[in-house]
Amino acid sequence: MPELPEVETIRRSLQEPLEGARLLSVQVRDRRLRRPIAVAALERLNGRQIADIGRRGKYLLLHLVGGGGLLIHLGMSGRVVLVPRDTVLDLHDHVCWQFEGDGARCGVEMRFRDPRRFGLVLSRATGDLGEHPLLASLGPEPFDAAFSVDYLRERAARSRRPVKNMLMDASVVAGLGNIYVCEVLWAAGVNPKTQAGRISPARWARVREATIEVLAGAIDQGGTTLNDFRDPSGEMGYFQVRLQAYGREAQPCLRCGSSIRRISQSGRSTFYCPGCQH
DNA sequence: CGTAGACCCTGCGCGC
DNA sequence: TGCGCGCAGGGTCTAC
Repeated sequence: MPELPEVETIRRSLQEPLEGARLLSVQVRDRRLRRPIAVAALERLNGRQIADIGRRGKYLLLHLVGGGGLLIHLGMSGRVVLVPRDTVLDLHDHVCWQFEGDGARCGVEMRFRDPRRFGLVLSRATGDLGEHPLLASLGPEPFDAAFSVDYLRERAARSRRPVKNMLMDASVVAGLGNIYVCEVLWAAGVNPKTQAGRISPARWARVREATIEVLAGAIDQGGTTLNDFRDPSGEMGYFQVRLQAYGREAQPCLRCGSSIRRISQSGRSTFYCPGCQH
């Protein structure tokens, strides 16, 4: 569910309420995530103050004053929600944090909720979270200058894999997932099956621009709300990104009118327009 | 090395 | 109304 725009939306909405807040206590109700939660290590962060909230690809980084912090990945079904303390627990609220502080802060609770448990909650007591080994192999951020046409050409050189698979590879570019890759390739007018190594520089330029535009547009709108994605304040249906290709099988292409086609690539659905994506 | 496929887990919508 | 099936936006590991 959550790709870069959703994680960025969460980051922005956590920043104001949590920046400067001090962790008070934590409860782990189910430690069985992608990696088992290290409960004692999480508890050891009690009393520490949140410096700011960052993001790298689809990872949320809660940096603590003096180093260390929380690294959260939402997997397919994960969410981070802020609720009033003692709000009735959801069945899949796996971790709950309470905060010290004045006024509203001490009455708020942050929860990690994840039905499918593909998500991740890791903690570090010291050091720069950005140096975490899990982040080491991530490619550049799409909005970073390093995500350039030359870079894309270099990574694609001699590669026979479909451009869609290349863009889904987090070591090529961080934060893109299945939905937004489909949207990017539709916007760029590039066929997802095209071998990466056969794409011209001019078309890479279009892919790069489309990536930035599509993601920026989605962040503006606050991320998709397919299914029941909520932002941390609990609002629902507030954000709704208009998808041009993803999920529109058999519907007319919004650019050329051809029927949107759905195929499977590496086990994941791809939606594209056979009429105008070449 | 690069690539494709299986796998992890629960929930939902659909057709019967 | 109930049930079984296929599918779901994540990453990681293995085998070729």
